[in-house]
Amino acid sequence: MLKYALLGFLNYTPMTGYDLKHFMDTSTAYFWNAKQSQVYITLKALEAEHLIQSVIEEQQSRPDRRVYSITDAGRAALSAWLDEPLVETETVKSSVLLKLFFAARLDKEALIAQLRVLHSQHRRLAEMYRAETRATIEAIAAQNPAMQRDAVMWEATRRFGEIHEELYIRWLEETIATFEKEL
Amino acid sequence: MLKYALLGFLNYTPMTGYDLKHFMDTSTAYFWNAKQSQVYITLKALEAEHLIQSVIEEQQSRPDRRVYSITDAGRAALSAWLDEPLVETETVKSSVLLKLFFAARLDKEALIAQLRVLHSQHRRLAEMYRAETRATIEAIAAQNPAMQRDAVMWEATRRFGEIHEELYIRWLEETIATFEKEL
DNA sequence: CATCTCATGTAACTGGTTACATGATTCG
DNA sequence: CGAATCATGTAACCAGTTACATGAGATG
Repeated sequence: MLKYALLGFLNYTPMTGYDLKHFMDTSTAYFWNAKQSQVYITLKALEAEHLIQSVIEEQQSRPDRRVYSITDAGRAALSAWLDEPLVETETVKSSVLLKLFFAARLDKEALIAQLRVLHSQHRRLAEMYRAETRATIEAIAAQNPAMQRDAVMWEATRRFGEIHEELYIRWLEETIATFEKEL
Repeated sequence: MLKYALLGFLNYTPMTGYDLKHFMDTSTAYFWNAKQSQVYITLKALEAEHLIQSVIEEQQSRPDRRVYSITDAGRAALSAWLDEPLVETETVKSSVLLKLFFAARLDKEALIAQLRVLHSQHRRLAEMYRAETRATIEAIAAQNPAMQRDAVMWEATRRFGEIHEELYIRWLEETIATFEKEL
């Protein structure tokens, strides 16, 4: 599926694997992310399928850039994927919840302290994503009037991330309160 | 990490790979699940590490059952894992959000229709999990007074699942409303 | 009479992670 | 002056999915 994420981004504009990783980190990271190495591997596979193509841009005082762009076949593949009906393949793997599930024998105060650490981490993360991601979307939309419709989509997914973080923070507060009373 | 999930379950009571899959489906599925085939593969690996051991129970008119139980080494490994600090390794891969992100060129009515399908699916799922999972937790806790503390943990994670589904449903409603106005 | 449940497993494949290797420039 | 940024990539490994194979008994 990372393939489609990369095709989707390259459908906006040609860019490098490094750029793609950065775009993902600041936009789809809430619901889709990949390691830098995996991005390069997948780009190679996409090029082998002729869905994208690359040119090397030489740079002085910086490593050369391999700039990828989507091909007609790539646009067709992206389009075909978009036309398939939405099917929920939500994969959530939360080691925090898994550990908590089996954490009965741990000490009350240690548990609560750990949850407080998570709480502050999530508050920082939520704020960072909410501010920066939103700003990125608005900046791009303001510069490209043709992308109004895209911006509505981005905003819908960004909003999901925002309320998901809010939920996480609320759940942590609720859980800390419960543990304080019931353990 | 599936290894620790299986060790955690087997720490309660010996059971088969089939049972383990069923337990996961009705308890940790919100935040951790695995395919039946992967459960068998991981059990085999755990046995090779001597963290669990198995005996075959012969049955007539049903396939034989391979019943796994945790070893002392397994309990030690589980304990060591629980003692490590909580670190967020949340991996979310939502193909729905990914597709939506790139869905600008799709038809307004088609998009909304798809979101409505998701809405009814999530409402059914939320209700199913909320009722059945809760009942399972309460039934086990009622039968085993020694598991009160475990039940508090299970309830905390179950609650996460419940409010996560509520969030998803609310987000779908919000997004449908936005699309109706803005597309 | 068909589908679901119980019950286990393997083979081939796909996707993803970790660790390694390189190295100049810019920013605090 | 150390860390971050820009920039690409491979090798080994680990985790997970799909498809296949088998088959009796219970349920609707």
